[in-house]
Amino acid sequence: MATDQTSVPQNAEIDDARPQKSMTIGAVCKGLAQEFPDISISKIRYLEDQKLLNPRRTPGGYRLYSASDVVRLRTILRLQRDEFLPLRVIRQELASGRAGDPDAAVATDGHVSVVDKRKRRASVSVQGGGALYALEDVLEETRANPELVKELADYGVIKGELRGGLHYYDETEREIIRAATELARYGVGGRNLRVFRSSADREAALLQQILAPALRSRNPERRKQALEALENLAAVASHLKHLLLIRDLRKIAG
Amino acid sequence: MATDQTSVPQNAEIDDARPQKSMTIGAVCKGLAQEFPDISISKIRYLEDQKLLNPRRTPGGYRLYSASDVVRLRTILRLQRDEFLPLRVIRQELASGRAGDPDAAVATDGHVSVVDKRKRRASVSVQGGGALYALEDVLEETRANPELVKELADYGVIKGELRGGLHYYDETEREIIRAATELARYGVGGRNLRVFRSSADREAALLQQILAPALRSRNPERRKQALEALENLAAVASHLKHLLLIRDLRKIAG
DNA sequence: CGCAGCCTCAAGCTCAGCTTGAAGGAAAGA
DNA sequence: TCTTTCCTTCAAGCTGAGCTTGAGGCTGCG
Repeated sequence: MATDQTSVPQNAEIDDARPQKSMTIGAVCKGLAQEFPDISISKIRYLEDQKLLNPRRTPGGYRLYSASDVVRLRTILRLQRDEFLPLRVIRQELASGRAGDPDAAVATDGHVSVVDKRKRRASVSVQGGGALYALEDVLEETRANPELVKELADYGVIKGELRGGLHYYDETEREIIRAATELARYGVGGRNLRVFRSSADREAALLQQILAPALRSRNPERRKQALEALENLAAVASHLKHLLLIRDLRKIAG
Repeated sequence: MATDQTSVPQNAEIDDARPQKSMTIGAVCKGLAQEFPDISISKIRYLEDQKLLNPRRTPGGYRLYSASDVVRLRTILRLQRDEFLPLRVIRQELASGRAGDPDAAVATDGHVSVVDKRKRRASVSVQGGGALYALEDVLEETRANPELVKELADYGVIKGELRGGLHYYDETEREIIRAATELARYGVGGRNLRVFRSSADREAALLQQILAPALRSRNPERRKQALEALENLAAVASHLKHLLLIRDLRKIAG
């Protein structure tokens, strides 16, 4: 986590990812058969049916798995085999971004991008990385609907950074887009997200107010402590919000 | 739970009012029903059948559970509920002596954040179990300031359930209190939490609106699916909120 | 004695997590 | 173009885990 993004290793990843070789379900299955002997095509399809995967499709309807799809699948299988988690729980771990997969890339067949391991942590840290992604890359990776992204921008949920006439997004914004895409699948439209945005704004203001003195401090030690406190506060606050939401939803659920 | 686990009674909740040497299966069942609402006599017998328990017997064949049998049973139930372990694995864990008390991680006073020690999974489910805890137990376990709890109640952040003149709280509310306590350490007072509460309310309303038709459905299958969707939506929505907060805080942090 | 509480054993039930099969379209090579 | 192989959906079925239920009977205690 402390390892800060020192500029350029990103470039290699981005350029490399260009050709985006995606695989059919059969190829994915073969590739994983080493590590997971009881994998099967039908099982992979079943996982998709259970909303754990969502690969692209060819015009003809064939599933096409990107590298990150495969990483996700591997994570699922590991959680199932090693942690004994039921699919229902795995789905939530993934949805909530918690499936960090700390020691990935162990597999002998390689192919696991370093960035994939970083992104979860990075997205969740206040002291964020500076890596930027072009809109087109973000769209490709998140498979988000461009219109949704436009909506998000319109409503101020994401902003991007303007550089040379193009919008660039950092990891957090990319993850926001990903989450919004997921919500959209359930029928939560972009404009609904204003609700989320405004409450986040209010909470940020609250935390800022509390830590303002320390953050403005010219003493670097003090500032560092304040930043850490901010991280911690953010985490706890988010947890609290989640709990509150759950409580409300329970009432709804009956 | 208590930080100083020397030779104190195992659990202050229930069985320390019961100095008895051993209990019958019915008594054990009743005693655990608070923490584990879905316990049953037949289930306890089933666990024995599966070689997870092995209580003494009376000459007439009645099962007699010692205090340590009850502890063991509680451990089993916790591993099942919170860690999602299958019985086969629980049996091995127990056999290999690794029956550990999960709350041992509390350690050094003060520096462990709620988020760090919160059980990575477990218990933040919309369709939660109905276990209830008396205020006094909650205070003991969370080490929360009673005034803070009162404030939380005043501001509608928690409500509790009134039973026989006493307030009882479920797990979610207990965790809310825990999180609020953590925030209080940073100077976030109870009344500030109204901000969180109101946004949670709005979001819950949003999700309800979206799923209302399915939730009202008389088709149980459809209702079940809606509940599942609600779980997932909650997870994704919370993740999204976290991301939004992080993004805002980054700006603040500079 | 009476009656609640417990016993065993067998059968059954539900649900997760797949598998199988039928009917057919898509992609790739000869 | 034709053939083969791979892929698609959908419905039905299977297997094992984790209990529940019921029948028939014994235990323990006031």
